[in-house]
Amino acid sequence: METRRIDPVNCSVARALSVVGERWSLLIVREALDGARRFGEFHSRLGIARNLLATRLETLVTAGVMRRVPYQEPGDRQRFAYELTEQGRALRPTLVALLEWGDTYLADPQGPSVIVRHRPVDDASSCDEPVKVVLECAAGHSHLAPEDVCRTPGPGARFMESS
Amino acid sequence: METRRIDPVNCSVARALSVVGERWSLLIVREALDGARRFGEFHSRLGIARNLLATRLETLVTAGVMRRVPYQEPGDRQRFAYELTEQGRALRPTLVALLEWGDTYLADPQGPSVIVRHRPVDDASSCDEPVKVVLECAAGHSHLAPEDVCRTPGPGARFMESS
DNA sequence: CCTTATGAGTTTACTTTTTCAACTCAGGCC
DNA sequence: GGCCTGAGTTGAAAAAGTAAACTCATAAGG
Repeated sequence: METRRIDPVNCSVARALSVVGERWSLLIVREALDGARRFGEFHSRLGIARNLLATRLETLVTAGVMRRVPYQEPGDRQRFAYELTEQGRALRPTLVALLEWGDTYLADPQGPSVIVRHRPVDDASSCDEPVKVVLECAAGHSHLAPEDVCRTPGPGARFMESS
Repeated sequence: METRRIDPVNCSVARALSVVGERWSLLIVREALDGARRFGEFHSRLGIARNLLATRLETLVTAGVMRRVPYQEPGDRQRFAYELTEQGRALRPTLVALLEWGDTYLADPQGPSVIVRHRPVDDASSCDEPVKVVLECAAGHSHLAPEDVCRTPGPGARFMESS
């Protein structure tokens, strides 16, 4: 009997990981979400090797995750900083999901070291409650368990034959 | 002036990535969520080198993400398969988040190749609508934008000094 | 009993990444 | 000119990844 399976290589997870799946990439994005902007900030916060940091930043910039922007401090020459694009900020849910998973299964005995809170940039309506990531379907069913969902072929699916 | 920052190394994101951040690890989990169980299935679906697959599976088993279970097909000797533990299945939101990000920013021109749907194992109440990952705070505010959240120190936080 | 087949790995040789440390480069300041 | 700083670059060594051939246990066929 022949079954048809979605080709696992033609998949957005694989494509996403080809951009942010390299060692350090997601940690660089995390630090950027937390306010890091300059080469030296990333370097000293993460302890990553300087040449790797340079190539990672370049990769993230060409992938459209970050942007290289000139800045100049008074009485200093022009330098470059790195900031997230909208595409880069859109990785927040991924990082929150990883954080939550790490907190649940690999926790520090003291408890989580970081709590993500609902605190908008314009602090006006500061709610400050902890934030979680939840799965929700288009019909409005929310808080779906991992078992309640499955993968189905989409319009761009390629298939593999298997016996 | 001295500012205090959360130590970026003592963080659940970093710990999570130390388990599932190696090349192939998340793709192995993805295939397992999609039903792969046997060494050869992972190998042929992903095209990963056999020795790497062996060490990755071992790492995932010792980390508690997967379990090595014996199985025996009729008229065949006993072999071993690999299945996700609850801890492994809990990576579903992370993978959905990555999938969504890839679909949005690195899409195949044909559209997404995979759509995650609300389809429980007991197909009774099959809703089948596409599933998305959303950020939601404990006060019930849902669909938070990446800008609406920030990282704050938790009970296990360590701090770094910086000038 | 001997040969072949199969799935699940292991070994080995080779290539690519990552790491670490030292070095360069372009201003600004004394 | 000499020194300092941030932002990289260079180069050598270590670690990780790849590909293909090989092993191992058992089953099935002759």
